Amino acid sequence: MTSSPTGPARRVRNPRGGGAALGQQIVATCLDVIDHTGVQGLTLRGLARTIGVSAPAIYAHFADIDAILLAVAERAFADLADQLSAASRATTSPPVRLRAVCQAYLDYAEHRPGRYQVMFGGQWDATSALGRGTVERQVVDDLGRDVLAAFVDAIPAGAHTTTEHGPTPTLDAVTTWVFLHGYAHQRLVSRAFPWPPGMTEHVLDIVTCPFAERRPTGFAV
Amino acid sequence: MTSSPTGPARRVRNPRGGGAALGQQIVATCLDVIDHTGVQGLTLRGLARTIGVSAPAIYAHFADIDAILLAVAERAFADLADQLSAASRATTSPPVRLRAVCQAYLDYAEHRPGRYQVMFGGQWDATSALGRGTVERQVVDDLGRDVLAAFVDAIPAGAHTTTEHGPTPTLDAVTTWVFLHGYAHQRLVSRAFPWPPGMTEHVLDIVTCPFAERRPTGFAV
DNA sequence: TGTACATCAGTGAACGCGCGTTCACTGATGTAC
DNA sequence: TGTACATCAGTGAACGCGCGTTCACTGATGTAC
Repeated sequence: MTSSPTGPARRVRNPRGGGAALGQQIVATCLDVIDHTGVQGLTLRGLARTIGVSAPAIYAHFADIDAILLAVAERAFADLADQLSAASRATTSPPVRLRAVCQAYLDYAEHRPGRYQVMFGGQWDATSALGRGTVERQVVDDLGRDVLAAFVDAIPAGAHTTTEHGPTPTLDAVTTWVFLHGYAHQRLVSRAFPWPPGMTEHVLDIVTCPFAERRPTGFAV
Repeated sequence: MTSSPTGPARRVRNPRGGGAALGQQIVATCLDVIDHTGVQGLTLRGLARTIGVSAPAIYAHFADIDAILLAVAERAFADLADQLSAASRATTSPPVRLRAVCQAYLDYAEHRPGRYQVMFGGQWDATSALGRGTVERQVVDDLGRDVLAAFVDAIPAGAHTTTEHGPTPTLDAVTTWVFLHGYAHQRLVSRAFPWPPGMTEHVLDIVTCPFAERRPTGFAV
């Protein structure tokens, strides 16, 4: 064996001109770390250790941990929007489609708990990072836009709640989203809670109910 | 003037035998700090500074910051349960009662954002504190019991969802709670989000709808 | 083809900071005799 | 009534730790001449 037998496996440095790869690796590793151990204990030094790089090496790619988390959030929101679109495309029947999109949302939260907490859990505040000028406003404002759009698309146009100002697709989409969020979030947060059996199906029933073909009474504002 | 003119106002130490008052003061100050600046930056030393006491003085009353937060959570859960009961007692008509309880829940989250995050926001994990033996299991298990009970009580008995196993008061209460939580939590977390006008009323409409007197179709599982 | 130089992708040591936690102590107040 | 002692409610200094951030540097690789 010609390789050194001592110490842990060393990271091989990127070839000349390929330094940008570390930027990608930082984001990818951060997504990984977050899903396994949460955002709580995330530190720049710890992240560098996990990657196998010295802490100052991070600064060539990101100004601070908030800039990393913004990139993480962008990736995560794009992923989730993709999952929702895929679920939507996989079915043609409008009532089934909304349910499939909702199910995909719950699945994402369950399987990617860490990034879900970054996106919706209040574990990271994009707007507070804005203050230090290290992240861009436009990027922050666009976070979540596509996810909300997926809900708007999934709700049958004819089934919108009607108020004195007409149908309200955004209101309906936001309501559906926050209700799903409540369940998804609380399942992540209160793992020890004795969740009633059949809860997920019941949540999907109630959340899709206002937009079912046979419209129940009482949903007009 | 006989009092010292220099330095900030000093805290007067408790009289002999009244040392327990500091324990109360720690919890009260912690509730205050949390609602003003969140749990994120809460530290034992910072808390001691706010109270006007040296850091070691805390240890006479609490083993660590988790023990303080458990006491904080107990107080907060009791407060919320009281608010919900009060809202329930203030009205006699069952359909109005549920709506009043839901409204009280949303009000609590809005006015006590910090403690709401400790209770339901995943900013503090009671079960992870259990591992270090510094907090008691029974106390942790009882957290939130009375709040859930308030929702169970507020839902008209005749209006429960019926499954093959009969009516499901707990399932209905938990569903109502998580939906409200989704809205309450996301309003705290996404303060910059363009919330549609009339959102709160709409949320209350949808959440109470399954238990309205004229029961809509489609809610059976 | 050789060589001096520039660039690139990082490293290692050092800084100051606030944190949790410990330890010996202080000064006021009550109590036994 | 006086005094020695015990207790109480804390304090102040110190510890080791991991953090973010800076700085000068290193060694490999490409490039101009």
